[in-house]
Amino acid sequence: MSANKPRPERIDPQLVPKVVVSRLSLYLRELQHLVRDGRATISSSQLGQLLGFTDAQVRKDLAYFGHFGHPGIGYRCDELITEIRRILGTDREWIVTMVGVGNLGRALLRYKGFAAQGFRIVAAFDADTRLVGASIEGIPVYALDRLREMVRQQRIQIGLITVPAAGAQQVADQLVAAGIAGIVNFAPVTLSLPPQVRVVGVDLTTELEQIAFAVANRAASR
Amino acid sequence: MSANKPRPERIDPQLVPKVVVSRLSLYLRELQHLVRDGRATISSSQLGQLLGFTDAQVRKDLAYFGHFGHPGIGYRCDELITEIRRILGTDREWIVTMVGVGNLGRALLRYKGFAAQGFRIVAAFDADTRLVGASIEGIPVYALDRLREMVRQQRIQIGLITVPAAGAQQVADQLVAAGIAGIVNFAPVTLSLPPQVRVVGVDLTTELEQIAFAVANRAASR
DNA sequence: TACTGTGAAACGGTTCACAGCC
DNA sequence: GGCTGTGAACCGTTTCACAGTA
Repeated sequence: MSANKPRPERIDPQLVPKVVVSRLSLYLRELQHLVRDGRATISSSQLGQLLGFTDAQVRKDLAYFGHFGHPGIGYRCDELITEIRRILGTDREWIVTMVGVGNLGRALLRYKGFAAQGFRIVAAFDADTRLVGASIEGIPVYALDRLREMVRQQRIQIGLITVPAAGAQQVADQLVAAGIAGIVNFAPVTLSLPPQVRVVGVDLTTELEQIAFAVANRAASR
Repeated sequence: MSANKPRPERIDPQLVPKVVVSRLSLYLRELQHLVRDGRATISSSQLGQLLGFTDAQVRKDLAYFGHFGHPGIGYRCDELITEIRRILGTDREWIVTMVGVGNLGRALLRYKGFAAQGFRIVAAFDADTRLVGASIEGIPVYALDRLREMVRQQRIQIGLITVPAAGAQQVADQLVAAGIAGIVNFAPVTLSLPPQVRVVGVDLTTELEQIAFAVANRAASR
């Protein structure tokens, strides 16, 4: 904030490694815990220790985006939270929709953590006509043919796909056609999408398989 | 299978990059789709195209574990599925438990995809006494103080943590004390655990933040 | 011909080590 | 003294390019 400190040289965010951005999320999460515990500042080595990273890694990651630290002191938690939220873009609200209101969809709608981080789910969609017209945790459920209309009207930017695997690609295509910019896909399929649409996939079976491999081949390595 | 083909040189699985193992899961998933569609063989470049990887990457990944391809032909889908399942350790059954039977926990218990890949959830635990004694999708819910007993009795190897953030570390400690070998953590905290226990974390907010950053900084790059 | 398996080269992310600053 | 920011060295992964094989 001080006027005599050089403003961060704006580096093209395109060339920040993806893995750095994912660690930023972890730093943010940890810092929020720390603040809740009354902590005012933290050094790169302490923050790294909490997350299993080296001190240099923490400093390098943050240095992609600016000079946030204070030599001799470390990082001020609240200050760094503000900066990371600005970097991630979660200092403003994101309008989100969900397609597929089955078990998983309903569970996620009930989760309060999204709203706390700036993600507001404003509408849900389902192919099952028995669910249409209902409201879950205050979020209305619409028929799929109203997707485009609602995305435009409500300026929805991000879509969550929580339908079964067989329907996921079609839903993704509809979301893209409606003008969505990013997708989080919970269906166990790889989506084929135009490059301007950002996707991350979350597959719980895949995660379990990673654990299975690690356990099956464990030898108490780090 | 043929006797004149050199058996895979057993490479220490410890030194296979983690990212290779995660791609193995994706290959497996895609191959299972392909077989369902009646496909018998696939080349590394075709498989790579489906997943957004290069052909060389597919071949290198698989070559860590053996010689599974057939020059001039490609990979036989069913054969490769068998091999990858053997590598991941999912050719046998894994006994799994879940701690935390809230919305997310219940949604995951109802999901049939785990069983299909060899993960059998045999018991669930919750601190809420109103849930204890109930049965969800045929899976009994126990009080937490019976965790150790059940883990040993049923030879449970993997634990899913689906409790709120505040209780996750304590649950993790209990799982470790009970003798579990691997954990999938859905709570938005970083767990501190002894190195012989394998952990993967799944944080939905973190995934949304990745999308937010990518969308906020998009420039139609890949 | 069509494709795999693999050394070697290229690339990119991580760690080191230290100058600079509070 | 304690800690950040960063160029340089290091190291691991990806890509290239081609020999080998059915």
